[in-house]
Amino acid sequence: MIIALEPSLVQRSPPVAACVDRAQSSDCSNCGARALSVCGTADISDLQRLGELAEVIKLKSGAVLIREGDPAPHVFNITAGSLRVYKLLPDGRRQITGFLFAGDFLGLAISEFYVFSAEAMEASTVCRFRKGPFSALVARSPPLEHMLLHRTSHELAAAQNQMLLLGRKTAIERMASFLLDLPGHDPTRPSAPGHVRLPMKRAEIADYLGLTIETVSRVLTRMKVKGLISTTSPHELIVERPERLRQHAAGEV
Amino acid sequence: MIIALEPSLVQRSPPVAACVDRAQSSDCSNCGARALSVCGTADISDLQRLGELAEVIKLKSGAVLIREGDPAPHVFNITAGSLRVYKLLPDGRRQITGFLFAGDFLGLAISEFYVFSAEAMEASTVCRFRKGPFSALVARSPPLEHMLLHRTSHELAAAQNQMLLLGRKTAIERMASFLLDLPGHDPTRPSAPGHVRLPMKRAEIADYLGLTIETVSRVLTRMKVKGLISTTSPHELIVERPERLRQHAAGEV
DNA sequence: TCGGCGCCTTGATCAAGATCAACGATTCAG
DNA sequence: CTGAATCGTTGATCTTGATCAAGGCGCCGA
Repeated sequence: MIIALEPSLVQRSPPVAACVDRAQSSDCSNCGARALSVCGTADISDLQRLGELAEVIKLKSGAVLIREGDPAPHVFNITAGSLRVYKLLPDGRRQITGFLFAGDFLGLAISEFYVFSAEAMEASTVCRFRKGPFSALVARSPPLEHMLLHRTSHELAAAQNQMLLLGRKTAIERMASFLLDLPGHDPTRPSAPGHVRLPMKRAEIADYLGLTIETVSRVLTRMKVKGLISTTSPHELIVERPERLRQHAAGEV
Repeated sequence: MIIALEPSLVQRSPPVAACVDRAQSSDCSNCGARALSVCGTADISDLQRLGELAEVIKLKSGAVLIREGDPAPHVFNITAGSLRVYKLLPDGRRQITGFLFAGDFLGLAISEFYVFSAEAMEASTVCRFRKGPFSALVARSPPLEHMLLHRTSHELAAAQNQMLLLGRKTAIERMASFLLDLPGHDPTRPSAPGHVRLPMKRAEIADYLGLTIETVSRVLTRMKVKGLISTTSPHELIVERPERLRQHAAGEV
């Protein structure tokens, strides 16, 4: 039941400040626009104000951006790279609650303290906002607030799916669901249907699916034996029987 | 792994319409005010408009309000009673993702189809809104939208806690967390500290915690033996060692 | 009052997945 | 290029919680 501690946790990786590379308020119309594009109503003046509030932070791979329990003065928006969000138990058991990518927001929950931790999975960039000014701006910009509500309710729906997975699915069903949720085909190789890249390690998959690394490995092997998938490397696989995989994910025997 | 089907599921309980008791648009400043009170900014004109949009629906205990997969034309607000929200797998395995009470909203996720089911746990009343007019009103009322975002992000935080519970906690830790999340003392008997009412049956606790009814029963017995709790009836218990229970819930050995 | 049905509890056994252990493969620093 | 560390796979065994089974209790209607 004990999960091996990640190096970043054991050696109390450097506090955020050490990873911060304070840049000038860069032009936020890129990331802001990407964020707002969801609902199609980008308001230029809002974006400029967002830009004025933003502080650009660059994170090395593995850097801890947020530590659960710390005071929570900031809200973040990812502009490049990817983060893992997780919660820990005192003995090191870890549950990864999600993977976030460019455009996603973090830390919206109105609480005085962060209720989860977040680390960069690769070299990443985030925009940091003080909560006060950020919420003031949001309060003045209905489209912004609308976009946040839209995104948050989608995240909630995803969380409910994950609860079903964690509470009621078998190991193979969990893995099948996970594989199908990953971006189906590599954007750099759009001509390779069924090719899936597994950018994360086994420990991360395990902690996301509520399993152990051994079970993750065994399930992948079982899937290969069954002909559901084939692998070219530990981090690259091909879905051979998408339909069968979908059935497993849905819990249909 | 197969969960016994609830009667309501087996006998395809009557569609919502059968349970609907269309009332006049009643005065919504009560429920509306309760909902908005969270952020303290109740706008009377918004509430009146809400009232004009609302359709009051009365549900008998066990009635199905929402069935996953059905077209989703409505948003709901609970005004009395309580609902369970859940997802099913084809073979009947059920994961209850939450219990909702007066003031809570349902069906906000912008999707053409409901992504979960919802049933009344007792005789309940909800206000029903067509999504179109409802979102139009919300778009015109920043405080309303703000309130929804606030609530939704809190629900998301709760969902992340539940993911930790389902993915990484032991049976006793799950039950301890659950007992501590319940309203600590009965409002009708405020003088009874540690008294907890368990309004739901074992099957619902089990499906909420990702366990079986037998395990729920055994864990409660173990807790009694350990002196953590004592029971007066299957649906009423007393927390005898809140501190020890809290340690279990937190996963501290 | 009796009988039946849900609901809860308890016991015996089983199995999925965890744990413990060993070893190859890959990566990366020097 | 080389060696250490990390990562992934596989095997043996164990444990937790699921499954199968039986019986008790309480509630409700006749």
